[in-house]
Amino acid sequence: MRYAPEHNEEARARILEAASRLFREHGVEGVGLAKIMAEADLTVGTFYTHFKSKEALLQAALLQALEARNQALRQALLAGDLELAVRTYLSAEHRDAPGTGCPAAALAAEVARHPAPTRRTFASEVGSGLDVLVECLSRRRGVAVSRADAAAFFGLLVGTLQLARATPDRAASAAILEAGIRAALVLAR
Amino acid sequence: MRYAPEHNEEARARILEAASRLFREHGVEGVGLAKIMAEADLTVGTFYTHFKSKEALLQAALLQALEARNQALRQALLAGDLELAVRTYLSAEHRDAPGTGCPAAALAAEVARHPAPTRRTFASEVGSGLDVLVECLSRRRGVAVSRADAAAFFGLLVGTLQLARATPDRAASAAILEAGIRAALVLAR
DNA sequence: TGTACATCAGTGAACGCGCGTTCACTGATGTAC
DNA sequence: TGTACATCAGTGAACGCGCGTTCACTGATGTAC
Repeated sequence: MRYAPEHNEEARARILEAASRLFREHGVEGVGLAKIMAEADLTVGTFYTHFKSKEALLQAALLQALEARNQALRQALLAGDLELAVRTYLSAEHRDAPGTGCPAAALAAEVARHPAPTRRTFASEVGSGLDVLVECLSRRRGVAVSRADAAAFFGLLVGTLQLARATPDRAASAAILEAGIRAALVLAR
Repeated sequence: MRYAPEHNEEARARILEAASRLFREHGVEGVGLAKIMAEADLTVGTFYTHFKSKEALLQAALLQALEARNQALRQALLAGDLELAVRTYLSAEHRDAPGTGCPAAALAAEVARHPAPTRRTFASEVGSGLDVLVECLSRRRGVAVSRADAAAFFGLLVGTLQLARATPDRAASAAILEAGIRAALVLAR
């Protein structure tokens, strides 16, 4: 059958949304196209109408998820509340919801093993987020801060969240998040 | 054929060594038992003579790799040179050799999705390493530092190394490592 | 001392399964005449 | 206005492949008699 012109885009958006969440929850290798397509209420066969390959889907999903987070970060930070942004990032809620959380924390290690185009998409989009962080850190510290410095600050958040996620003891995990917040505020000083 | 008594242990050690390296290089899901056994100069069939399952192998490999790193860390830090340890961790060499590098940086995100026993093995062994770090940081700062604080410090190293690994631009990647070293030294103050 | 047997790490083919990808086909709608 | 055809997202079965795991079998050595 023939569909309305917006039908195609809507299906694509549903695939992207499902992939973006499932990749973050189970890793790229941990989820198959059949599962993603089923979540998007479609069958596997139609996948290639929308994307060239699983790798292309990953790139699009990373792009979308990171753009969305950068947007949110921009609003939070330009309102000037770095401490709130840090507390939100290192919260129990974020730790327990990787599917809607930071793609870098969920996928950085795996993306590092993917082909260069995928790594470039990832790095470039993370970089956009870092630009916002650069501005905010520079304002707080009163000196110019480099993008690499912002990356190290972000690295603290990413690594701490991962360690909290890998720690099965709830109390220990919560303590790691708290310590991460303290450390981030020290670095932001 | 019947083998010398130490033959069994030697084969097990070879499997463990290959698994430990390949898991860190390609991720747990990224490498199959056939590949691991081939690297250990054995065929797949004999795997289950040595390990109960792939998951059991992962636990043993994590244990061994983390113990080895803790040992090295203990020697470096009890010699008192935290700065050297940080510079070694955030070096281009470590970034480019994940197979022999820090298991936490390579596998933390993936381990977080594995069954509780595996997460417990990981967390407990990372914890042992943190104890060494606690002692060293406490001495440097002149105040008692908690294990969670040490975890946040370690989180900075882990996250920064991952971001450096995911960054395809060599100069940008090197700058991230440098910024990570600076940030770690600020936190250690 | 010589022979029969038990041991057990290792072999290699097979199991069912899910993977990414391909493909011949469907059928409601828009377009051409 | 009515009919024939083109479009193209979606279907569902199939492709070859590698996965983790199982299993009947091998055969050099140690042990028992």
